[in-house]
Amino acid sequence: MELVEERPWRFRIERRGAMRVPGVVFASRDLLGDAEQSLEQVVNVATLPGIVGASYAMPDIHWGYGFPIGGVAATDVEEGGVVSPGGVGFDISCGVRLLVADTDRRALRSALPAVMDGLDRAIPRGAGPGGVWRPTGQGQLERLLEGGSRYAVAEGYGEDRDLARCEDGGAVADADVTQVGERARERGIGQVGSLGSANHFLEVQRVAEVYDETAAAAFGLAPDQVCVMIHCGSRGLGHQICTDHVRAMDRAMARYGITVPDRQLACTPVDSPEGRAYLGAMAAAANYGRANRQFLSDAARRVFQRAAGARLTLVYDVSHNLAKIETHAVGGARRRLCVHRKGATRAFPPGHPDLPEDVRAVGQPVLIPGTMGTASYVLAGVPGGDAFFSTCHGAGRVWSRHRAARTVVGRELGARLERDGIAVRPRSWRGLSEEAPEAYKDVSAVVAASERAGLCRTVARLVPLGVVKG
DNA sequence: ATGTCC
Repeated sequence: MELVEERPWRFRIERRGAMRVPGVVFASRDLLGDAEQSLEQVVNVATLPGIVGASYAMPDIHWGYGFPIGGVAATDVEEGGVVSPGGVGFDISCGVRLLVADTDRRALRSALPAVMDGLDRAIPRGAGPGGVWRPTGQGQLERLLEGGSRYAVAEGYGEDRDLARCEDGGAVADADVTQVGERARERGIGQVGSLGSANHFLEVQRVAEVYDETAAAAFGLAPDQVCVMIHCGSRGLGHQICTDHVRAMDRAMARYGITVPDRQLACTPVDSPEGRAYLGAMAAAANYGRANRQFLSDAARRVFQRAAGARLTLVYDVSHNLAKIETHAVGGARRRLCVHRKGATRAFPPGHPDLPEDVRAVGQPVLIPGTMGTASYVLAGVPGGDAFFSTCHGAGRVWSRHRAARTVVGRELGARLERDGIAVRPRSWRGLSEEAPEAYKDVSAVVAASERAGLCRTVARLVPLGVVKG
């Protein structure tokens, strides 16, 4: 793959063949390493009908289903632009929520083991069913799919202020529960309020370093303050919705005269029955993911209150797997675009009207989950943010799960983390080994590349004190 | 990511 270095941290893949736009990759050659397969996916995405600007890739790009993870693609709705479930991924609305405690590391030290034991009991995780919320009446799942975090708060699992600090106020509009299949509902009903497995986690962290005091203060972050980060998605419900709608689009594509270089890029126009059906179901899954994080926040709050007498306040909740209809400037005109972000985080600039008033002046909080034993980051959106105001989403996997499990012994990793002062509460040792830090890129390098590429700025680094994993 | 293959 020929990459032309336009400027440091920004590479271009020139248009050729069926590409409608060029590819743009924000990274260094070091970070890209052996990314040949995922760069081929960047090229494939550039062929989608209606795509505008470029097929973008973030510094944490790696191979995914159809689209690369770390990919951003926007299509023009009025110009026949398509929506593709592969551009969102199987874990619809996977995202991150950060809460801050009214205590610092010193004050929490003696209570930390009790907090971790409490979280160990209170946080459902791992594959399969189990969640903190159980429906007790008719139509509750439907109301949750329409209301997201708002529904959870209305049911008593949070406070109104939480909603002001959620992307979209806690719920995506236009969820269409009639497009959520029976099987998706069956899988979803028993998993509300659960982490799931793989790289999903709940961590107790501390603010290790503040890089931007103004933004950190606006977000409510101070050095050594204790935080809780929750990284999870829409579990089996989102997975089933993706499966169902990929199949429907794969069948329907030919009727719209659409051909794609990879069947995993199945898509139809946004403005088509299949496109609207997917977006309606996707919005429902997005709300499920948000409600999921809201219910888990409530569970964590109860543990912190009981075990440490500490209160948790929401900083922000943002997804990194979603397609959204947004208005952006394209070639000097305002256009309605379907922006696919898959393993990429929305990063609205300072002053954006959709941001909560109390953080608007400094830009959107962007939450980047790192890997166990390393660090996570809080970033902020910047003016003129490229790629439709998007940035990275995490470290980015470099070893397969299989290779990680083969190379790393879970118990040894657990002991290593404990020696480094990180309390670990895994559900399985195998699961822990698959998520070993060495299986990922260096999250600090990914964040630095994103900042230098002009996509965001770094606000604070968080390091783990305790890890709860599936 | 995922009742890690209907």
